[in-house]
Amino acid sequence: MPPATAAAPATTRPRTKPAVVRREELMDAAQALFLDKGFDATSVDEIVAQAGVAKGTFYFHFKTKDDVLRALRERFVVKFHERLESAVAACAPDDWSGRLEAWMEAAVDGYLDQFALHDLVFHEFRPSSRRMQHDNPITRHLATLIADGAQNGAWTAPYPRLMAAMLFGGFHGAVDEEIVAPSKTTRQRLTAEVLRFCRMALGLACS
Amino acid sequence: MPPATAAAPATTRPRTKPAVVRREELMDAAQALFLDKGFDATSVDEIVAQAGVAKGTFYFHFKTKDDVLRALRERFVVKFHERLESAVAACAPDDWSGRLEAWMEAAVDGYLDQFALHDLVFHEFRPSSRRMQHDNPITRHLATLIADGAQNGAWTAPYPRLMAAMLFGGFHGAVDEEIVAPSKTTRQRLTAEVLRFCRMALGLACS
Amino acid sequence: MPPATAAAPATTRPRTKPAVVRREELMDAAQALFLDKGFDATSVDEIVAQAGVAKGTFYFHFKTKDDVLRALRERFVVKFHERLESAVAACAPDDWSGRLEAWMEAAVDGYLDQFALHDLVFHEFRPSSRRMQHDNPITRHLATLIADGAQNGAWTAPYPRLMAAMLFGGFHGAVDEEIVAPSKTTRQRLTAEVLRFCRMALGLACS
Amino acid sequence: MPPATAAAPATTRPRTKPAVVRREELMDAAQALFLDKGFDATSVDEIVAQAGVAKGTFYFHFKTKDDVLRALRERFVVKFHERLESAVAACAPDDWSGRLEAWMEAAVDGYLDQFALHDLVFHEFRPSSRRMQHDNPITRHLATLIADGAQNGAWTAPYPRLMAAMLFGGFHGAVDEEIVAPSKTTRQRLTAEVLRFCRMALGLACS
DNA sequence: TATGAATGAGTGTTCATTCAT
DNA sequence: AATGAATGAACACTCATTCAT
Repeated sequence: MPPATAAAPATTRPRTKPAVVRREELMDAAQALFLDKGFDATSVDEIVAQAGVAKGTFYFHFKTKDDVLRALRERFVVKFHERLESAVAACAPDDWSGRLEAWMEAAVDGYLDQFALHDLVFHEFRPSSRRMQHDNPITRHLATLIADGAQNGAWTAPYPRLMAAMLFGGFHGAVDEEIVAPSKTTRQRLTAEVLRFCRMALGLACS
Repeated sequence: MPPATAAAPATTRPRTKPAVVRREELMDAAQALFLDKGFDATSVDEIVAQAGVAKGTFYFHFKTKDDVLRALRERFVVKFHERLESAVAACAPDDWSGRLEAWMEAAVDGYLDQFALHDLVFHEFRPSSRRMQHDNPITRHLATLIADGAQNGAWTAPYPRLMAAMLFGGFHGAVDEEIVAPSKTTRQRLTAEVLRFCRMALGLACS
Repeated sequence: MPPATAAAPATTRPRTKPAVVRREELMDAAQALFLDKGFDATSVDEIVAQAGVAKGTFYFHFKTKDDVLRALRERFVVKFHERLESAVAACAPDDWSGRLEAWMEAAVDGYLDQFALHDLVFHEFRPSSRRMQHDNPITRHLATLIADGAQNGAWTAPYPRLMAAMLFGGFHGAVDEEIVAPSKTTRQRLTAEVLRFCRMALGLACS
Repeated sequence: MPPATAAAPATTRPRTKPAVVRREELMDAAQALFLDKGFDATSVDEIVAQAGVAKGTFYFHFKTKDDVLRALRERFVVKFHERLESAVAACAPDDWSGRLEAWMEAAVDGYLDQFALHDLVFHEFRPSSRRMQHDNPITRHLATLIADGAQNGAWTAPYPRLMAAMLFGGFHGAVDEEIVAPSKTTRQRLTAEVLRFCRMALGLACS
């Protein structure tokens, strides 16, 4: 006689999953397709096909197609930010130079690893990416780091927010340049240059 | 035989204008609408309505809708570049510091004056704006300036192209910051900060 | 053996209400929304939100969305009919003129008070409202009144059913006119005109 | 050698017709389908298939699907009105009784002939048919007729607009009744009853 | 009684582009 | 150079309804 539990189909994969899970699955499907063919070129039909659900399910979990992109962006920013935070947290609280170095190194690495996703969530996203660049945890993090360092005499930065914007722009420009026209330069060398650039701009060295 | 002029009514206001004029009119109409409602949200129908011509006329002058945007972008880049060139040309050929200063000043002014148009032609334009940033006359101009200055001992820049990218990124970041969160700072003060930033990064000052 | 009442927590506010109550609540929610935005423009989602229940609950109490509308219509007709009946019942059984007058007066009042709801349940309801007008308690009531009065020599009406239809149409037209183009006329005056119209049509007066 | 004209395909049915013609064709197709399956149940796809054009062509000539219905309604009203006008115009200008009779007769005939179309354009049309009933040429025509007759002493009607509304309602009710429950009565007999009803209401007879 | 995740058929509408004149 | 009627592929989104708990 089979055990009582065998009477009920053991393999009943529940068709309805916790909302959070389904949502995540849809986001993954969308992200893969967006990266592959671009946001506009991807239809909701394709997303649901990839996720293995019906169309209505998509609209049960997201308001619109844009809504997924927003969710994707938020997820990206949070993860990227965590990466930076833990890198910085590994340094001594008063080693400002080290903290800045850690931030930049993690940022270069992260950006280089994810630039396709970065472009997706920042470029394809309407309301101008400018505003978005301004108030997101990542840039705020850098601004705080600059400000704190300045306050503790680690460097000079009369306008920390502005300095942060310029350093962020510089880092961004460097990595973009590398992506478009990959030099023989190693990633390490690139990071070193970015760091040197930052230190110079902050008046930490005068070579 | 009747006189030739009698055949055609003398008062015929030529319905057909020189191609270049019509083209320019269509570009102006498109630019105005694109700036107002965005590229995607603007239909060719609206463009021709604004320009006062029939639909077919549009496609007589432009291959596709994207084609106008490309034309708009080219026009923008050329004009912006001219602005920079003449600013720089006003300086002594060997006054490298002055030339850089002139470039940056003109760039800040120009960007601040035209950022909406800048965003339109660079942001809405597919093939990633990254590639575009890389090879356009403006950034090439800066790179050349950096390289020449370095070659003449005006400053140090082991990787001029990279330095140019970082300085351009820095300038871009500063102006973007100012656009999003306008400080009490005057435009002059902003320019000064950008310049200080550049000089520091190039090792020209150590304050 | 523990007391029976101890088994169930005494304070359990019953999550489940008597079916009739829930049903009524859902009907009220639906009616409010239908009146506000129209039948088609109202989704079942909105109805359940308004009623504070889950989607499934709606389909537990009603077969389809149309089903609520039908229920609403029945409720309306019953209430309206009651209004007429009691008004007529207040007259002497053989005061035919008075009974007709009472019917019309109550009808004008009732219609004027509820025309929005009337339109909802009669207009938005498929199977042509024509058929519905034909066999509902209200028009049947009037037809009977006409027929009985004729039979008792109160007035002449060779085709009572037809006469009823025409008088009903006349009354309807008058009130509709008043709704669309409200005159300075009081409701009383309107009722008087409708009555005069009916009496004339029935040959009760020759002014 | 074939005649010159044969060189050009003689059968070249011009693919592009005058806008008015195409528009009319689309309206005819739509009307046929709407009458057959109802407005909602008819898709634009079906309309264009029936009309033998592409979908875009539909939207070149009409703003929306509702727009055709509106056009259909306007066409119906105009034609119906013409019918009434010419019937009335055939009577002597001062034969008020005859003119009213002509109007009613033509209305009954017209309505009976077209009630399906009537229902379509008046019932399926949003913004409440009430308002529509109020200001359309047909009811205005009747109101004018009543008013003019009253002014010339042909009958009494202290509130012509209201009387017109009631007579129109009465006529409408009679015909609707006949449609729903066709009696053995001939159309002629029905018309006679409606007329008698009108004359009574106007105080023209006291039988 | 009640829940709420899942379904999926259904459709109006947009719009870049073409082409005969 | 210019017209404007015609095309037709493409898609996001809605929503009534079901059903396993």
